[in-house]
Amino acid sequence: MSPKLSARQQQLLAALRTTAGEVSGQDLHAHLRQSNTPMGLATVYRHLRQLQQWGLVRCRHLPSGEALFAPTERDDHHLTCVDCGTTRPLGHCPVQALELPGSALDGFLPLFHTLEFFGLCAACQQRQGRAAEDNAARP
Amino acid sequence: MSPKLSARQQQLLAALRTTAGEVSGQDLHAHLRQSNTPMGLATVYRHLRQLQQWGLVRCRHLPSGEALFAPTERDDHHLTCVDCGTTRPLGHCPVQALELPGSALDGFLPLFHTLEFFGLCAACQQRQGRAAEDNAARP
DNA sequence: AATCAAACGAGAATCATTCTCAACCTAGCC
DNA sequence: GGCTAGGTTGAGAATGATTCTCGTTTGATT
Repeated sequence: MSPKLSARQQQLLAALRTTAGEVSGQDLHAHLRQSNTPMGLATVYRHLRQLQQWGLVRCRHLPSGEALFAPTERDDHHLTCVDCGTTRPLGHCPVQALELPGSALDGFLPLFHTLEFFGLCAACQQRQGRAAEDNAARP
Repeated sequence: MSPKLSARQQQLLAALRTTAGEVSGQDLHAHLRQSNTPMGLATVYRHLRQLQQWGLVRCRHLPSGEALFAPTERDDHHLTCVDCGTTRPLGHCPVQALELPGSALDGFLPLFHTLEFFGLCAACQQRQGRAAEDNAARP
């Protein structure tokens, strides 16, 4: 399916795999720059895009706008607080169990998915609760 | 939970609700600019961010980098081709049925979610198949 | 009407990402 | 070896969506 990876692409993917969690393009570049396989920023982004097209790399965007990359073989998903923006991994993937009806797919070949829950973390719920009380107390 | 919406915020949300599908910030601004409730670009983004924090608006990023906004009450999800980038709505949401174990949530209050499948559309599978054959035929 | 705080918007600033293009490999061939 | 064609690289410039700044406006309250 995906053609053979070039040496550079393998280095990039390897670097991505060794990082715990997700990395931004800039960070990945900084990290590679200090490794024994440095490469230019343009090259990092070029291959990141290519690997995404081949379904080997996924990318998600935080509410802050930051783009984070990770290898797709990690089936990680997240809970993200819409208020404070903290994001935390979800233990295991509940989508594996899901069957997509073939009729819905209509020829589409799924390679991986992203699932993300947005809501309020415990801290922000408390903070908002307090703020609401304060408001009520000051009519 | 979310404080009362200001007039501007209601206009913005209304505009978002009347557009079919999803809109980029720029497009929404352009659209409002020609309506009877024009507003500045800064204001559009300011409130879009605020509404996201209140869980009323969601945003997803296409592989092309474009950011698209939609009201969260629409429970739409998508199939996106990693190769050509076309994106197509999925009939109905298979996540509704999912139960998240409370233990996994640990105080987190989910408001909405995003689910997106990435893979190859029928056309790109064919194109790749042909390319592979071409390669095999030219050793 | 006077005062004050909050909301607005034009334009500047930011910054991740993409583009440009000259230099540089690599493989195949003479 | 020397040569060419084709693809890859990376420094720096360009892009463009989003955010910030800050003087102005609005609107609520007294």
